Amino acid sequence: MNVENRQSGDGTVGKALAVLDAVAAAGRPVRFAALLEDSPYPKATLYRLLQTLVSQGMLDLDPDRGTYSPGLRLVRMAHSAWAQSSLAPIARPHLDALSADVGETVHLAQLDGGAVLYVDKRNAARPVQMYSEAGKVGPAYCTGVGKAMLAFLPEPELEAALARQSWHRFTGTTITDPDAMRVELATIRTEGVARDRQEHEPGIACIAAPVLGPGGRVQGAVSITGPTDRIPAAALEAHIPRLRRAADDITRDLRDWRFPDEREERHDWRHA
Amino acid sequence: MNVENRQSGDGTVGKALAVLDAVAAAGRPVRFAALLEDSPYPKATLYRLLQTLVSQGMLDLDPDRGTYSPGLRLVRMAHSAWAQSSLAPIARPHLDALSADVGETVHLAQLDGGAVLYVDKRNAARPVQMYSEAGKVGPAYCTGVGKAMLAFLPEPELEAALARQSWHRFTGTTITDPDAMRVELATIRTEGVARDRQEHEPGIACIAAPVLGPGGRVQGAVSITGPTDRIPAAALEAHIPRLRRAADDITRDLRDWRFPDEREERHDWRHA
DNA sequence: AACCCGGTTCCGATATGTGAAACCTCTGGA
DNA sequence: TCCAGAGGTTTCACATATCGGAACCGGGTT
Repeated sequence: MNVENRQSGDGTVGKALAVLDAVAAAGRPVRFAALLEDSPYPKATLYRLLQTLVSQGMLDLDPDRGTYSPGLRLVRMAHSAWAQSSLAPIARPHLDALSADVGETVHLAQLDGGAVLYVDKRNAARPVQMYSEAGKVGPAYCTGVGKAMLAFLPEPELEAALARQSWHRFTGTTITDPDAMRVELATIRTEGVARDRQEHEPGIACIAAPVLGPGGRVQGAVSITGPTDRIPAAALEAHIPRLRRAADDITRDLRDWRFPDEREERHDWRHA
Repeated sequence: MNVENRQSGDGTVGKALAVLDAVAAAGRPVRFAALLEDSPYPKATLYRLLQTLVSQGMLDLDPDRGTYSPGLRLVRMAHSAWAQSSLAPIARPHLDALSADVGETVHLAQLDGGAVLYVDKRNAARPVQMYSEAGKVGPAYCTGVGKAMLAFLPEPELEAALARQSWHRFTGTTITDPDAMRVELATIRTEGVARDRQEHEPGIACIAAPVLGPGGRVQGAVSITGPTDRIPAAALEAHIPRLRRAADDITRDLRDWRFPDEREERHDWRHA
């Protein structure tokens, strides 16, 4: 499971970001030694990189325990990232509406180098513990949103994306090879809707529709998800028209919208 | 070596991050020229930095318009940052409960170098939404959460924090100088609750309570906010016990909790 | 055609980052 | 008490990645 051909090795910056990722990926505060363990960099180099990142506020160093964790500056930056990504803020009101209408969990996702990145979410009135959160990533080949987006990818990119799937068999219905997937994608393309028939998690089903941008490019996908024991397949199917409408509404807004024009806004480069 | 003496000038990494911030702060896709305008770096240098950041996935470059915007990798990283910050994930269930009980907007914030960083939020009506609001920053001296945290800061840090407030008079009730603030903070300290009496926005009032960590250190603050025209002051006051309980619950969980132990988890440093 | 402007590339000088190794400073044996 | 080892920090001579002035491109405008 790798990501783009982002060689961690372009420049010092690349290395620093790789370290940052490593800390983030650890999922909990990590010690220097633990990082060194898996790091291709020599002790001193890693140490210096960490120092820099801490001094930059990208990492927090707990001085007592000697552990590193992602810093708050990251959260601040991410807010901007989210707020100005073209898709998420525009889709927001439509997700609210969709969520209110159907009362089930809804997701908004984007494709990020072969994987699915969830960028927004509304919980069902009756919440079920699920693995997804905004900012989380998941597989594309066995999720509704993933397949919805793959289906509308131009051939060369599809090729690349398929090559990066792990094809791990999560459940009995998981599609586990590119050929079967291409068949499935053709169906999705004609229907305009993708279904996850418990392909990722047993007991969890979902329907998803793509959001297309200018030139028919996929920008993302919306989905409605629910536990199979509470929602019979037919009930989920019944939501399809509403789901499609939400996707289309977002698509339309996306086309009409342009960033509010030219406010002269300055940013301080130097911090006292 | 603590507070924000984050010179944009330690190493290439520092510069790169400054550029990243600049793009994020712009709030919309920016052109090379616009960045160059405000940048202390020469054309070629800025160009190279941007190139690196794009190749790293920290920035997106729209090739048609030639504009840069924050990349998805940032969102991914930020999710980890949020998920493993000591405060936010632990506080989450308590915010849910508080929100459900009082039915008003609630906030969770942390102090980030003199400013208030909102890390979670529940809206009065709508269900959970994540990065839409989390990640925003606000002033400390005229918000409930801000004052609640300032009140429990040890003297040297308080000094530093007060020195960084802008003391802009937003409304008639805004406290606009450090001396008056110190008086206010003393009251808050004895009461255990901070009040925002429309000091930031007219028509918006709030009550806030601090979340303390080991050794009495402030870790954050929780607040209940509402429009004065819908919620009379007395009604807000009535929520104080519930608010305090929420803050205390979080404080307790915070003390008891430790990261789930030692799962050997590896991270790919090199991407093919 | 001449000009300008935003963006991209070159290339030598040098500031920067590199990493092996030495050096701390605990902590837990013996 | 002393030793051994692990985890973390600092040093320093060396290589190279970074810097930035200047030249270059391409396409709009006068």
